[in-house]
Amino acid sequence: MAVTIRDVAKLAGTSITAVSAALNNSSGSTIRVSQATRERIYDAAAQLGYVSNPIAKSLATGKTKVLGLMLPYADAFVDQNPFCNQVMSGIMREVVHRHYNLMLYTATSGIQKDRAAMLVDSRIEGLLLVMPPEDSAIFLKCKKRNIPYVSILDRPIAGSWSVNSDDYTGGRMAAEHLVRLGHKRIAHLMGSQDVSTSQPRARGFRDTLELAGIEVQEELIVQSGFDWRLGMDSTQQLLQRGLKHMPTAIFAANDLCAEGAIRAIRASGLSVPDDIAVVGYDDTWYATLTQPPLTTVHMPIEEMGEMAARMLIARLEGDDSIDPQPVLPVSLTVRNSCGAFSAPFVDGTKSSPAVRQ
Amino acid sequence: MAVTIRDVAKLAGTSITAVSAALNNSSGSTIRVSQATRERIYDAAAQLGYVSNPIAKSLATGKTKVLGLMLPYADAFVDQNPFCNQVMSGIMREVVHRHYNLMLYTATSGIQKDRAAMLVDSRIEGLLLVMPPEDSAIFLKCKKRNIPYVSILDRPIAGSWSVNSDDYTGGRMAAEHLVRLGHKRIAHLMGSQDVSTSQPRARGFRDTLELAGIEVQEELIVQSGFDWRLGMDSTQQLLQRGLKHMPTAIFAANDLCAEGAIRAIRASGLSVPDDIAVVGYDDTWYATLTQPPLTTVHMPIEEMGEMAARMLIARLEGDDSIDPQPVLPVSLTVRNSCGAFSAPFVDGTKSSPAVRQ
DNA sequence: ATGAAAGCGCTAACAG
DNA sequence: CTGTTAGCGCTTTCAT
Repeated sequence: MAVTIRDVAKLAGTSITAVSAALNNSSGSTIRVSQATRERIYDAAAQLGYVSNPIAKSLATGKTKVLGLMLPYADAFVDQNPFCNQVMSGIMREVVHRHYNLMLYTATSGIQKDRAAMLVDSRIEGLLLVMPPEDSAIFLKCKKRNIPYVSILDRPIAGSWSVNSDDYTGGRMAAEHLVRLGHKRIAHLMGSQDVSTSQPRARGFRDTLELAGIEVQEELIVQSGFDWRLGMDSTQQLLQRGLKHMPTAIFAANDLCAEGAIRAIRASGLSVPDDIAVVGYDDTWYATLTQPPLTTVHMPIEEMGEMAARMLIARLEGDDSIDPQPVLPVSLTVRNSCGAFSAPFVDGTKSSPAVRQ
Repeated sequence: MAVTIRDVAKLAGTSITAVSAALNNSSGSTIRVSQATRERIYDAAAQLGYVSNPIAKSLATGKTKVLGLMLPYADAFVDQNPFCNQVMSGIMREVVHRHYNLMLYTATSGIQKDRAAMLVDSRIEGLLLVMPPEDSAIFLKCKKRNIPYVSILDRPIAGSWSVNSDDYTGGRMAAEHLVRLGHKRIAHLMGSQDVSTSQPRARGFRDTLELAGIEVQEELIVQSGFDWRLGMDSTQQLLQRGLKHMPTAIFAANDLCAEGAIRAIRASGLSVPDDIAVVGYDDTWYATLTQPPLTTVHMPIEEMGEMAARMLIARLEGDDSIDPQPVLPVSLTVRNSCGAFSAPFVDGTKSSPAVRQ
């Protein structure tokens, strides 16, 4: 049916070995084929419209040049969060660049266990995990099958490879910005507990308030989530506490959550940023679309995807010189959801680390 | 290294043939293995932790159970348009359900030609194309390599398989809604010319106005795009024409474009829907987040992805009973961007097809 | 019901 | 520089 290496060899009048060698010339200091033969082989291949069969190649070499990508959660999160697209973009860019391919999987938390087995098959050389749940069966499978993986946004565990951004500093930056603007009653809508980033961000937030001599009010640190409805609900509850106990600023779990906060604030007749300032997290494209445009902690999302892919590939190709747990820097993107005014921070510096350069 | 069918056979004291047969029992009317042998084989396999090697299987059978998914354009579109996530979700759902796998590709318009060759390799049995550009090199490759494909949102070409939604009716519904609300000067921000849906939607729009006895004003039908900035720019230009020539309603290319329109309208001190009504297209999750929430033509995006996957798989498995060019129905999701009021349509019916049931 | 043997298309020693 | 040969792990006739 399809034209094989054998057909080419026959037409070119050589052995299949020569054809294989010639067609994989890239691999080659050992110039195994003479110029003349090589040319005949190229001609024959072109004439026959030969294309190499990667399956056969994989079986012979044990390499597939395919990476797996495991997206988190069920559909809703992936569907409605710009974050996933952006990591995917970064990953794709690197993967294409390095001539690898991507196999896509989504973990629906329920069937995860069962699918883990199917998933980690010999077709992939390595796995990219986006926000993996802590207990994922995947990890064991990978260990057992000896498939290397690197995760994006994961608890840094000894011996595992993961790329994260500096969540602690992110939390600090958000809080600092707000403190510097004179806010004293600052709320934090925390992300889901099962996502690794939630805790360090909250710690950064807390530490900053303490450093600024502002008492941390526990009732202003609430469990929320990465969805705008959750952000809206949490904020509504915050607002029901009466003017005296209401926050004057909110640090939301992410941009979507911030959107919800803004909505709730608006709905209760208050204004952003005049009555309540709002800071988001992620700086996805969505942050430019809120009204007002969102001041938010910028996470280098695409870069993180790119780096994860790069790390995985490096590892597959035996490069040991790479940092297994890079932490990418974040910064603060200031838009209009906190007002423009900026005062010196408590530590005497004129501007926040983000702005300091 | 890895445990193979041979190891299992040895442990179970049978031939590899028996193991293969037992482990693929599903394939089976021909009960090739006795209950006793079968059990020994299962035990041995479990004990050894045997997992089948899909690569070897593929080489032997010529089937891979892998589908390719080709996303449109370069990064920006895919990144920032909820549409892609939603098709992907639908596709994923069906693919997982049917025990297939997905290989991901993105067409960066530039390198498309070159990559086409790499891409359509024997690892995939079929290809899913989302909004393929008309001249894509992919098509030829697929033809030549005899790889079946089905595209989503594509010009229905004789002999090709594609799933579309009823763009013409979509355009009609949008226009009808606006006409019914009493609008006479209705603008249409058209989608990109290179996307197949733009023309039929515009035709539906035009026809409806004519049917309603409203003269189509060409200067109100402008080239825009699927990006909110394009929507904003186009709208701004529309608004600069002075009150007399300004539209009282706008039918945007998609939800994002509508977002841009709303922004431009707001920026010029006018209100949506009081001064200008806006209708979007797609009904992505984003449509609930505009302010006001967007009245928009609902396209069954996930279903389209699901159906495309289903069609492709059916075709691969030799099912010829499927419609190669299904057109999925659209409907109108009425939210607040056009006002609530609804009058009888010119044809005397009380409500639009969408509402009629 | 079972097993031997011949591939699937390619790579990689190894020997010329 | 070139060709022969033996697999990679699995499926699949075809005998038994």
